[in-house]
Amino acid sequence: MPTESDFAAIYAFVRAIPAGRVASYGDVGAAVGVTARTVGWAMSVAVDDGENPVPWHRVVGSDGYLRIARRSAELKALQQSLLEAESVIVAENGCVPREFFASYEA
DNA sequence: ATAGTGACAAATG
DNA sequence: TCATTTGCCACTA
Repeated sequence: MPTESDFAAIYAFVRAIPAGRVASYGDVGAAVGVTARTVGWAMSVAVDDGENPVPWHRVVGSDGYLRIARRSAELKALQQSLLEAESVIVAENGCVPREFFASYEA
């Protein structure tokens, strides 16, 4: 089961995602040794540290869809704004093209 | 303790 | 193509 180390790994990995790129929950999970659901959970509890904020907006579903959308339309708009601020294109249907995925993509 | 749920994903039907 | 099922890990009622 995921421990603090896993969380640290998840956050470290997400922070390592270069601006203008995104990664999927599954990819992040596979990279740090946890499941996709755990990554989603980690993101849900992640908060801005001030010094080392976790760019959770760079984490999307395996298909590039902003899964956050089904939970909160406002959060979806926020994520989209943050992504677009990094030159990441978010389609009107809420999907990010594969070309924006980091190399460890599916 | 059991059941339901969630910012997931891949496999089926 | 859409809907359902299963695996996954942790949380909440």
